[in-house]
Amino acid sequence: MFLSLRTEVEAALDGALSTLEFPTDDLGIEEPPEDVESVLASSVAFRLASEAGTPPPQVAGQIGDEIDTDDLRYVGAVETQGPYLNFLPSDAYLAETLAAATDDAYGHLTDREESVVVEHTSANPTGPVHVGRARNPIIGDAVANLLEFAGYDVDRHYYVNDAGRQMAVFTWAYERFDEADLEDEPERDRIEYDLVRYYRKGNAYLEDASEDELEQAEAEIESIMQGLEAGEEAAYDRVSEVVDQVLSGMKGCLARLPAAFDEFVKETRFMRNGDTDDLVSRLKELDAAVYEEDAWQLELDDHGIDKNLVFLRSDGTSLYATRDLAHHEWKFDNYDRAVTVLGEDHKLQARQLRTTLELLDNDTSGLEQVLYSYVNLPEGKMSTRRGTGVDLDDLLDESIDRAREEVEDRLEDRIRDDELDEDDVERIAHQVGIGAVRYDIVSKQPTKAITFEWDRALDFEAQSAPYVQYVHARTCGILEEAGLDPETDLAAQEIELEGFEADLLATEAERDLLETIARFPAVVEEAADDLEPHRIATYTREFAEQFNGFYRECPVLSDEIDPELREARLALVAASKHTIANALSILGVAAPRSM
RNA sequence: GGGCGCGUAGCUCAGUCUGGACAGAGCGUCGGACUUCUAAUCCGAUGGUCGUGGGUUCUAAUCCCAUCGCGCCCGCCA
Repeated sequence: MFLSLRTEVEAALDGALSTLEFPTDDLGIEEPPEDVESVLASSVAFRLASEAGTPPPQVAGQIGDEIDTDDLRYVGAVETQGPYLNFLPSDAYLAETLAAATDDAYGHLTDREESVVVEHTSANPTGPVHVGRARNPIIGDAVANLLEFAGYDVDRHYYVNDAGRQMAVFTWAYERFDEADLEDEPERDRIEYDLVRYYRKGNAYLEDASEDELEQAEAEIESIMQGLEAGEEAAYDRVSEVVDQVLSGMKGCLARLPAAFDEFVKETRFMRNGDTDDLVSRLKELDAAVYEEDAWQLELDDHGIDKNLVFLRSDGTSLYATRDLAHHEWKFDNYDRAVTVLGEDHKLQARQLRTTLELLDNDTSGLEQVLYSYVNLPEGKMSTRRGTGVDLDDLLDESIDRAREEVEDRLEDRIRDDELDEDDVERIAHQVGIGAVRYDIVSKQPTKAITFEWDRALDFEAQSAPYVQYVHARTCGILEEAGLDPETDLAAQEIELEGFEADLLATEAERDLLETIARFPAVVEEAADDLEPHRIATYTREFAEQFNGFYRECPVLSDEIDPELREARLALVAASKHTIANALSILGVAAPRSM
């Protein structure tokens, strides 16, 4: 409804300015500060003052007089406050918002008939997922949810780097060493924790090896890479044995978030189907292509990139970047847009990728990156190879444990007589524990650096997931108490919707809450346009504050409440429930019915 | 050295793209509110040279230039 109101305000303002023969290129529409009653405001009078030869407040008055609110549906009144024009909501605005938001799909935007592939995580299958890259699945999943919510047809892809040198090293190490060669026990009973030990052992061996040993090992590693390049089934099978096992374990970890994928796209796919060879020959034909020091490269200086892009090694094998080019052309063939969630350390590669795709005559306007900065430890970087870092599994376990303690501590103080059993405690511990980790990460701008500290990551205080989740639990509590099912559209239940009279919801708290609910679809649209899920998190916080204000001021089920008002307020609670549940679903944070 | 990003209250962050109404939250500190739809809540107080210096503008945290600090990148790795 906010979007409709904004359109209406734009049209009204445009009309008034035209009538007064003012320019209409900048309407100066903005959202007013919190203590101002209006939904939208305009500061256009500032800009017109010198042209009109009158002070801004008088210009604002003139414009305000030109707008007849009888012609407007959602604007109830136009008021001036000094130089500002304020647009106040009509009863219809509030009533229609309430009606729209009692639908459990509230906030979903209309289908855009546009497909988008969101590639995220794509961590090399070398071992357990650690916290250093945990931002990727959390942001990526939220971006995918957000786009889906905003009406796009979304596929989620994990691009599997199964053809790189790292995997050749891993495969060699897996075949070369036995359990007896390994010093440590697996840190956890899941396959990637078992196998990563071979990878670490292999890397350690290569570091300390004698010249002969090194030569022998390198020959073996090289043969695996050549085998892959030549499309040999045997080489592919050897690598796959490692990749598929490690990946299955990593999937298990990511599923805890939960982050799920429609497809795991292996880069070997683009070697086996000939796309990479084809691409290499096309690259060689480019003006920018040079053959230097036995390797084929692309000079991108003309495009503002100093670093050459090597696309064929001197030994004739392709590189990650080469295969990724084929991968992206495949994406362009199958999707309208391609969004990739990447660590900021891949920024230069992303530029090279885009530029090269353009040189190959691709339209890259649908290619977008979401960049985030890595999570580091106070003592430095996390590394799978060296085994430094905090495993995501451990972070989630710890968070769930702390959440469980919280739930148990609060059990005795509960006023509500809903007798949580052990399953409930466990359910809440998971919802809150995992939700807190996700919310903490998704609510910040991805470009901000994060240094991982346990206490900070596991802070359950306000402005974190439980604060927002609690609001959801409160809405459910009220609806259940009234005999309604929180999960279902209010329209489908035993309640008289015709009773919605917006003027029944007359208190400031009710109107503020309704106005906040009204903004939700606009927040979804803007966040989706800019690929910024953290805006949804900011919104959930604002929403929670508004709801808590309403909760404090406006009893719903009390005996003193008039039945009609009770129904209107119940509708408002249901609208709140759907709004916050849907906002949380975009963030991938669970919405508990009770906690 | 070059390129990119970040710098807002003691701490963690919104706000910056699209300049406007006294710069907002939370944590912390101090003081209050549970016979009431769940107090993981709420109310009040405290706290800010928006890194620094210039510029543009009626108006700058926001735009431009310079500068400092921190991070990332500058592999025939991924």
